Amino acid sequence: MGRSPCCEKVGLKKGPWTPEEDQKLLSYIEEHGHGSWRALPAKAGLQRCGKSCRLRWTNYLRPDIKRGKFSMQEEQTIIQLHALLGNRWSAIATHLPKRTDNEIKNYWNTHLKKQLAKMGIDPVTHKPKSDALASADGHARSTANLNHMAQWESARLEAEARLVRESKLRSSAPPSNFPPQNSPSPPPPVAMPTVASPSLDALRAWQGVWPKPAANSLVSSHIIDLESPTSTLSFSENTLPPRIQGMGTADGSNRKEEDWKCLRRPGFSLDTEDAFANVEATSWLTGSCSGGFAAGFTGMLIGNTNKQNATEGCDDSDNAGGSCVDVEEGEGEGEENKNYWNSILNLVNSSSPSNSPPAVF
DNA sequence: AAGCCTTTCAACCGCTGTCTG
DNA sequence: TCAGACAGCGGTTGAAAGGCT
Repeated sequence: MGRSPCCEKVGLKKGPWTPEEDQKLLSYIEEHGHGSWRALPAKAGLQRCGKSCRLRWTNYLRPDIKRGKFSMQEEQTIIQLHALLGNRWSAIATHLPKRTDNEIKNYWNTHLKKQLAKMGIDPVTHKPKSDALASADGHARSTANLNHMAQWESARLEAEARLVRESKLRSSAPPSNFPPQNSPSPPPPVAMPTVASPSLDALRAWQGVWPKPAANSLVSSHIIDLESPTSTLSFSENTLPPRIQGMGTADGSNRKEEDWKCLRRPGFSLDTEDAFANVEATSWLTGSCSGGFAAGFTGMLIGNTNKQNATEGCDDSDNAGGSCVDVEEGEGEGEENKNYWNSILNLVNSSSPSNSPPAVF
């Protein structure tokens, strides 16, 4: 049947954006919000198609974008999430606030993929290439672990997306959809749980099914300190969907089974749900389906590295000036870099047969 | 200094999923 | 239920910048 193009191709400008175009787009969105992208170019006086405008905004002009060098933590997060999620850049981007999926994708293709390849790790499978033919149980189990993790994460992401939709529906937000109120861009990260947060229960559970971090690795401090590796979802107290509102009580007593249905999917077996119970799912879901698990999940990922101390204090803000150890290849590669990449190797190689997630999918 | 090669990343393309009438 | 409109996603491209000879 043939789909009509998103916009008439004739007469529309393509290629790099000029500062003038940027300014037009910026000022229009600041004043009116983007509204319908299709209609925006005409209203804003731009000879561009709506798609191009959206891309320019989301990947470049959005005010909440962090540009510049990726911190070590960000790199680790990308690598580890890629091992679980594959090329699902937008999903990965949800764990790296202020970074766009395009930027992450580019960084992966231009830096990380090469680094892993040089280390002898297949960037696709995240397995050591030399072991590619090995059919050792360890790898099978390791793969199984990763698959389990990926499925859990997928379920969470879907729940997250659903909550976003719910939130948007419920917040009959002001007509203006200018980013500060109702932005298409990721809202600020959900407030991280406090030390006593139930999400730590999830982390503890995960620690039981994943190689434990070094004794001196302050996993909890990562969870607390890290601003980023969590869902970018953010619900203000008032805009929380009713299902979520009130879920954050310390004992989670008001949570009902319904509360975490959002994470149940047809594909989940009974075992899966039992597994949720086993890991005190009711606790880690207390922080809402959107944030608690994400915090625990990514926190676990981040925590699982012996690069902990070296990266402490290298959070996003600290690293803006590139104060962290740069990951460079070459002869001059320092001990820290070795440790850093070794930690990734260890993660990739790690398998904990007896610690597989209890779920059977 | 000039030419060539490599790397980077903004932007495009085409497909898919979701929404709406 | 269906078809069209739209937004979003991931793969790919190509211009620009940087490095090397």
